[in-house]
Amino acid sequence: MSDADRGLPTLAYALLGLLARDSLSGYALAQQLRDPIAHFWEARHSQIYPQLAEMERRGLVIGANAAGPGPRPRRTYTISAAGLATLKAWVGEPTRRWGGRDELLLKVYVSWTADQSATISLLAEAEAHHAAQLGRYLTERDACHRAGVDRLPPSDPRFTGYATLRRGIGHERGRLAWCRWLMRRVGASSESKVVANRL
Amino acid sequence: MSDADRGLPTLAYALLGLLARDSLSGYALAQQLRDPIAHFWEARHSQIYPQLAEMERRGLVIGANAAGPGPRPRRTYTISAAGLATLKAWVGEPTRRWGGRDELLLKVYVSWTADQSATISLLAEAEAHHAAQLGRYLTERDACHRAGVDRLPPSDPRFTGYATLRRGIGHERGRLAWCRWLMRRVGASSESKVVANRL
DNA sequence: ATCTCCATGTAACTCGTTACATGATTTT
DNA sequence: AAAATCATGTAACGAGTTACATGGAGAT
Repeated sequence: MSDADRGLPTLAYALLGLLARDSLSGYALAQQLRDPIAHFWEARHSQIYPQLAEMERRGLVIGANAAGPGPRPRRTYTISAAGLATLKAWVGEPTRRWGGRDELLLKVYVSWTADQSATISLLAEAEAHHAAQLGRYLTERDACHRAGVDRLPPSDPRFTGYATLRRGIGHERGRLAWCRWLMRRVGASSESKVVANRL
Repeated sequence: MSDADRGLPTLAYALLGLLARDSLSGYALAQQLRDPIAHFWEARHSQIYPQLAEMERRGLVIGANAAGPGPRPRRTYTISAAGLATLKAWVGEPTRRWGGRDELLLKVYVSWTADQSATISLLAEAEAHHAAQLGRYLTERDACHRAGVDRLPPSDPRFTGYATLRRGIGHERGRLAWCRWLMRRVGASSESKVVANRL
């Protein structure tokens, strides 16, 4: 351990978490973290490549080159024993960040300053986004159920993937229900205003 | 508008959103954004003070000094008409970030590499955190109901604050239920293992 | 011919955190 | 006497985004 496990950014654990399941190239890791699968972490390739190099320097991953279709060889990374130990130890450490930044919530908080139409379109956009995401998650969940992933033990990587997927579904459902409740409230108040104007 | 509304970080809208409700000092704004009230945005004072200065330079807020208890005078900021217009316009713009980073979810995704005891303590910590947060939110919601804030129109800042609070409650409840489901699953698998060992 | 995907990397920049710094008033 | 709260600010660093750069393979 000595030096390898101090001061790692959370991104490093996300990469180790994916590499613990399967050896992947930087490109493949970037694909996984572009639009996060089961709603947990995202990163761009420009952040991932230097981080992988740093992790290799620390002995947490091992890179191996192979001829690739691009101008540079493809580098496939494999997690080391030290990397796996670092990852395992991290799970037990206290969680520092519990979210705390949500652009949609901030917009709604501020929406009293805007027109009803702007608020409605904001909520409609959010509803469409969450409905689409929920649809993708449900498809994935059904595939998990058909494959019996939900009955696997928690020591199986497929089960923990299923667990985070379930939270993703709960999250999208909760946001959808809230968007719809708010739309009803915002719509209802403008309707009653219209009714009042008719009188 | 000219120059004032281009390239503002989300933090600026969070600050404008609070200042649109009431004139506040940088310190008071930092208090509000330390541990976010209704779960939407957080920031430290070292980020807030320079951002307020930049916003004043752009004419979005107006600062006024008054004698304070510290070595420097207290500076109270008021939103300008330009600031309010900028805030209002922002609500209608498409939302760029939908979250995407969640340390607890990442830890659970990775927890198959760790001991059951580490996973259990991780989930217990999360459960305690979310239960405490939910308690605070429910207290606040009850106060809102007693004050009739839930029956206010969506053009009232107190109503939009209540709306984000409701989402906060839904969020905490959803996470709590999920933590408990996962704890049962993790606990159950270790129990069945014990039973299997007894046979 | 142009576009997208594969596959890597760097440079410049913005955003966010931790730590340093000052000093009066109030609480323990 | 020590600590916390009020109240502001800066410096150094770390994390994250956008844009630049290269070039082959396959699709439209």
